[in-house]
Amino acid sequence: MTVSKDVSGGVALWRRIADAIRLDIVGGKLASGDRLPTEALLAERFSANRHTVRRALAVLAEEGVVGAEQGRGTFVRSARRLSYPIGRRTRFREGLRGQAASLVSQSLSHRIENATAAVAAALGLKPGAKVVRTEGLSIADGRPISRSTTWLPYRLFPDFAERIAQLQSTTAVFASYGIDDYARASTRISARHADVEETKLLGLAPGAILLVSEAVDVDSAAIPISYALSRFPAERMELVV
Amino acid sequence: MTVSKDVSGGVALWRRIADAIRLDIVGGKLASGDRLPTEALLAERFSANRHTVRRALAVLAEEGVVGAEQGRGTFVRSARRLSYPIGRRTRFREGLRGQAASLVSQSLSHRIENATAAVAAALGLKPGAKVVRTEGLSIADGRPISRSTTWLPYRLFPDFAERIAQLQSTTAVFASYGIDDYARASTRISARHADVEETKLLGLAPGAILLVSEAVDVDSAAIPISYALSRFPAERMELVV
DNA sequence: ATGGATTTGTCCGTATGTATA
DNA sequence: CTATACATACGGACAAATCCA
Repeated sequence: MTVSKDVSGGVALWRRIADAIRLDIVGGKLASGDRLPTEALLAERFSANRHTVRRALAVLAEEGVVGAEQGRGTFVRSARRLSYPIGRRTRFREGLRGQAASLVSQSLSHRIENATAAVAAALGLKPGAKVVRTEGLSIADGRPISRSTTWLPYRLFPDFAERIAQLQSTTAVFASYGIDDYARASTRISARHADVEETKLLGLAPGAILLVSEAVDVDSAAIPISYALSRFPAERMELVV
Repeated sequence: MTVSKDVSGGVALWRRIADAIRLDIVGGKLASGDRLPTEALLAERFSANRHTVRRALAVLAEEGVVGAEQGRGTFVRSARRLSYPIGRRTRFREGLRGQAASLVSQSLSHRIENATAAVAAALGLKPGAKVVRTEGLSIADGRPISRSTTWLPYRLFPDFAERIAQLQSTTAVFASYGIDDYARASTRISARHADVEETKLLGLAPGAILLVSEAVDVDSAAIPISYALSRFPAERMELVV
């Protein structure tokens, strides 16, 4: 929980303070129900004015991470990050089972398109080959935790989009096509700021950080069956290999 | 390369524009030597004033990512991201071999300390047990790519710090202790903003994004031998599982 | 039940940074 | 280069709610 004000670098002090406090909460240093230090103490710790600290706390309150109570103090409301295990047999819903009471996957939209060079390379297709593209959003206990775009070979899964909207689970849809098992071939992980659409859909404060995963799944014969670009809010999820 | 200005959210427009352009460069959309669109075109694309775009370009030039040439245009200078492969047999130097001409690992400092609860849990020790802690920095082709903190059981590696300063390679130091093979037991990946010390050591612009990896390595008998907390600038590195 | 200390909430004003024109 | 509008950050003062001796 340390921040210096001397260099702004285009990121406002109140935002850096909010990020630092949020990190202590989602990282587990501050547990749910804990009382935060007083505004005066935080101001001293961050070498900032109390008003600046108050703005940071207001942002965190807006996110539902903390809640202030007049005369009593400011308290931690939300829980720590969810962990998404990534390995050879990676299953989104299985991996998060037990970490959240509810896990809802929405299918936002879908279309048939021609594979770009990147998508074709990932799926082992010729550039321009027909692919199904679906946009999805996953929500755990009411908090959005993943925004994903998935491409699949049209030849293998012509009506994937219709089925995923019904079944929610990718694993279940693959099973409906007769694919009883599949494996993760590769996962590429990077990080960046959320754009405006992601900020809105994931319910994030502008400027939030996303973990970005590019994953290719293959069937038991090592044929690529899906290429997924998933974006996880770093403040709500961590990836465990 | 899209940014909207309607909501600032504590991150200045010039910084968001700089981040967006840098993302296109390190993500491979713009290759080394490519010419960027003119300042006027960029200003139009980002719905910003040309002065604001110029400030973003000035920051990128300072980082060495682009270079402006009077009357000719602005050109991409730096290369794309390095990929660090993570798996059961993860070796930092081997993984990056071929991606950079030079890879230097510095040992910044070291000390003997008592394990915190988190460190003890990771290494399977009793809280308070003696551990060796070393701080390191790795630089590829002159650009810092990793800032790491490593804890090891003092009982097994009493003078690890002295040896790593000599040998640079962790694998080589383990070999010097008679450990001919070791494996990655777990890797936990998250992301956050760089703090002031990291910003300085890694030569980043304030507010830069870090990929954070917490890794535990075990020997052939599955005994934990090291717990490493590594921070990679997201603009220079990606992790591949 | 009361007074005083603590803590958050609201108001005023001032200086500097950001972005546009 | 100037001028303008708005966001950021600081400083002080005081009100309102809570807690405890």
